[in-house]
Amino acid sequence: MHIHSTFRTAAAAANLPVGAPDLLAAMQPAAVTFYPEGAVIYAQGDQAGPLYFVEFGTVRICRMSADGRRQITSFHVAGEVFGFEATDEHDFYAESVDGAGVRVLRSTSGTQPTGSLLLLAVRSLGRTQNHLMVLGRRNANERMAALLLDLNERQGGGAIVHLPMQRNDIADYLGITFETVSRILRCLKDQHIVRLHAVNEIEILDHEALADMCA
Amino acid sequence: MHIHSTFRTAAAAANLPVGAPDLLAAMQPAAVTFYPEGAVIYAQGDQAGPLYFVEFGTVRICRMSADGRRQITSFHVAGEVFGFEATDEHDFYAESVDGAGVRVLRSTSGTQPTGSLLLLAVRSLGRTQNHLMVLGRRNANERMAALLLDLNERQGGGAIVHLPMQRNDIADYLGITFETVSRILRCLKDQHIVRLHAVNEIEILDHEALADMCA
DNA sequence: CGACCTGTTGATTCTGCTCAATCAACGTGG
DNA sequence: CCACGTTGATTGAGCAGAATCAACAGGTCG
Repeated sequence: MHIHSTFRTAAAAANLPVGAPDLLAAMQPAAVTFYPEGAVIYAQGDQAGPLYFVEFGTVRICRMSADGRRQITSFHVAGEVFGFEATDEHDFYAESVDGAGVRVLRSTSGTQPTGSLLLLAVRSLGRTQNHLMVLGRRNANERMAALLLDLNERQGGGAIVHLPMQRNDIADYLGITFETVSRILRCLKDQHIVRLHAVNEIEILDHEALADMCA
Repeated sequence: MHIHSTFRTAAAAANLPVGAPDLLAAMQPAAVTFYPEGAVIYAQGDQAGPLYFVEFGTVRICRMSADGRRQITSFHVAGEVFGFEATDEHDFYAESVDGAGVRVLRSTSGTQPTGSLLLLAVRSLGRTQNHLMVLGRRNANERMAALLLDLNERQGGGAIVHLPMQRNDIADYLGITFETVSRILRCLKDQHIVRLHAVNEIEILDHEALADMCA
């Protein structure tokens, strides 16, 4: 696997979600477990219960349909919590995208600061609803723009966006094909909106233009 | 407006979500407010806070983008709770679809059974994630099939599905156009999968076939 | 009755998918 | 060191599904 030189740790994350620190303090979380690239954190059908805290790296939450189509519902980076489930079985599965460090938080069935949990759950809901709008009512260009801006914001807003995931993951997150992802990046490049320094390293030249596409 | 003869009340709902009754009991909710067809329950930008409980009728949760495209993130029927927001402003707006009775629940900032709230929020999250899969990885036929089965289940699973919303709402929920909705219903009719008793009254002839489309 | 709204249907266009070839990066083994 | 296979990314050609544009039908309400 690749070890990127610029791992963002939870402590260093500028946009550390409010609530997560309280939760961490209150829950005396377990040690960090390292999941190499592609490793399964929990599988579809596994018993749900504990929540997970991303210490570094990136995690993808996916669902696979019977005929093999995959939808990635979210990516989670350092400082974020995932693992909420409506039933006692995981309807989705979680995998490490690029080598990720994850802490297990104590089972949600005990006495816990449910206030913080509620906050985190509602925030997840908001993100997901947002993404619904992207998948339901935006074309491929706009979807890609939304992802770039999202990643950019989560990475501190600098000019360079690092894509921890590969084209296939981006495609399954945006509900398009990986060929289309490739074409759109080329298109953005030709319009001088981005520059491709490496396959997973993108410089945003025209932030405005991207933002306009998401209006 | 239309007053449908078969209003489903919260008390009569067979699939009343666990957690909501506890919440109702604990929160001494306000009286039922009636919102006629199309009435706004809260607007985008309004201050968020209270939750809402659907007593009868149907509510839609929407977001409008700058260029006028609308995405309906969810419909809520009798017995369901809506109004969760990640920030203190509503990112979405809620409207009555067909004349709905709604109770305001006490503000979430007080001392409350956050356990029940968490359960409801997580359930909303699950539903939304489910819908993500539909919008991201299914074609128009499959989306329609998913909606029909969803409504069918929420209405008790009988042969007749009642569509409280019009074609436009279905389209904006499924991320397609209303013309396509119309065509697909015609297509399902021609395949003897459904029968159209009225414009908003559909009989499911081949439940199996619909289920297969959602596999 | 006419205006209007919702829904249906048809013709055409276009976005994004499918299929396929090519390329670059990387690892392996002779 | 180089030939080979593998994997991920890019690009092209043709096609399909759904959007767009447009016409029309049926019902409701003033």
